Amino acid sequence: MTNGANSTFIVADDHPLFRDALIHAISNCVDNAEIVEADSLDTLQAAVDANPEADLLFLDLNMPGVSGFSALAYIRSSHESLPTVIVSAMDDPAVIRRAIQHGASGFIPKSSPVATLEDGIKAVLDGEVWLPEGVSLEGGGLDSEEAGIAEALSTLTPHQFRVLMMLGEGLLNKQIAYQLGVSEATIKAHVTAILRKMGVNNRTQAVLAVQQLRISAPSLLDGDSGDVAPG
Amino acid sequence: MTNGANSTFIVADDHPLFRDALIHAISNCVDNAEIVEADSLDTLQAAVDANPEADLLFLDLNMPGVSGFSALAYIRSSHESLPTVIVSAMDDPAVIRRAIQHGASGFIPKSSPVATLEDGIKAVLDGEVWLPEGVSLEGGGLDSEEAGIAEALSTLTPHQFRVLMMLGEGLLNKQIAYQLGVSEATIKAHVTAILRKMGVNNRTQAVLAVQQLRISAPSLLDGDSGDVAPG
DNA sequence: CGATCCATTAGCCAAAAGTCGAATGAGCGC
DNA sequence: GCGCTCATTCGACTTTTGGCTAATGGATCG
Repeated sequence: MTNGANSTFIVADDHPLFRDALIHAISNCVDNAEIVEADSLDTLQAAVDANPEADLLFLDLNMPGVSGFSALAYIRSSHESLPTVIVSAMDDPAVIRRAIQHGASGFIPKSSPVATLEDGIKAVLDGEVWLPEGVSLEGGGLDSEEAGIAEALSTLTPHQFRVLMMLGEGLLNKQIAYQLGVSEATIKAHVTAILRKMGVNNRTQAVLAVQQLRISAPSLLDGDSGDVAPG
Repeated sequence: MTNGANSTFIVADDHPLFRDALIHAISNCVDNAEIVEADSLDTLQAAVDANPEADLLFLDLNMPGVSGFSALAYIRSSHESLPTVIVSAMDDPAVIRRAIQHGASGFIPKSSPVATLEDGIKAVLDGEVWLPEGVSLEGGGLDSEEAGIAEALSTLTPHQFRVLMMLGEGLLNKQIAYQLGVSEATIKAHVTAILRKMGVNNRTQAVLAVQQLRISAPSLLDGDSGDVAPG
């Protein structure tokens, strides 16, 4: 078995260097950790399916082809027992709150020093919710519309979710069919199911709904120009 | 003539109370100011067309039916000589920088005290760029993709821009045609022109492009919901 | 083992989307 | 005035979407 005395971790981030850093930190916290890496929605899906008993998922918010909190909301719903820690370049308190409200067990800014990162890993493994210093969760629950969208996402099947993300790139049914290696009829069936579950009438509205789970522009302008990490 | 010794100001904000507060502040700064109000994209368009020699436009970032910086980018391109001040509940430095880079002459947070507001008005009328205290413009230029989208928006005709904003609400051609009182064929022609100018193949991609000029979730957490009585 | 759900596909059909060409009218330069 | 450009408008035509039915195979659940 993969899961005797060992622990299994899934590290999903499209940046190889950062995956390495994360893996290094994990191995400093846990002996004999088994690590599964993912760098896209596909590989993430494969990883969680292949390791349903994984102990912890580290998830980047800026994975290609998955806008914002969609992946978090979806993975959380299909694998409720898999604690998920968001690892992101964003450290805006509003983003952190949203992540927690979408079911994350912790939030680790990429700007954190290694020691802090390791503290976070240990805390989450102990079942705590880890937040950057100085961030509280006050401020009420999730926007009801956003919660409704997350709820709808949770009813999607894996294929439907993948198709929805591809709709979010403006692709035609035909293009999606080609990329997934199935017939266009199959995609149409998926799209119809998606529209029904999300309560919308056409693909553009579905895409707009998903966009509401996005976080604005990542870090185009600054690298967190302001103050971070108090000792 | 509407424009003898008088100055003309356009105040575009969907919140009547805040428009009043702004108008009050303007009249404290300028004698005999002529004020034109707008509370939607339609009325804004009409206001700038009817007053091409207006001295200053106050523009809210959260106008219904106009996502984010789209209206700013578009109005700036069609009326380059009209200085525009953004008035917004957001006061995130990144948002402020983006506004300036999209051609705004100033940025006044709605949370500003009246005296500060009036200082800002005077400064912009003197040709300065007014920013909230403590905000600088360092941090480089606009994201090239975002600049490209703004560039494309600037080539749209007024009708095309209006149609694009309605695409952004997930409306059907038929619905847009009905609301604008023209035939569906006309809307289709506009959409085709929009797609060509924006360099995309379908409406979903056009909507996604416009979404990139959005600002994330505005004030889901800290209500704009409780109306601030200004005066 | 049936019941259920998912994924897949086909076929059909109506609606919506998108392209092309063309007419009108307003504005501009000469 | 005359030609030119361009925004707006529209109808005809093709492609894409989306809804519906139906069938197959696999997996899971009770």
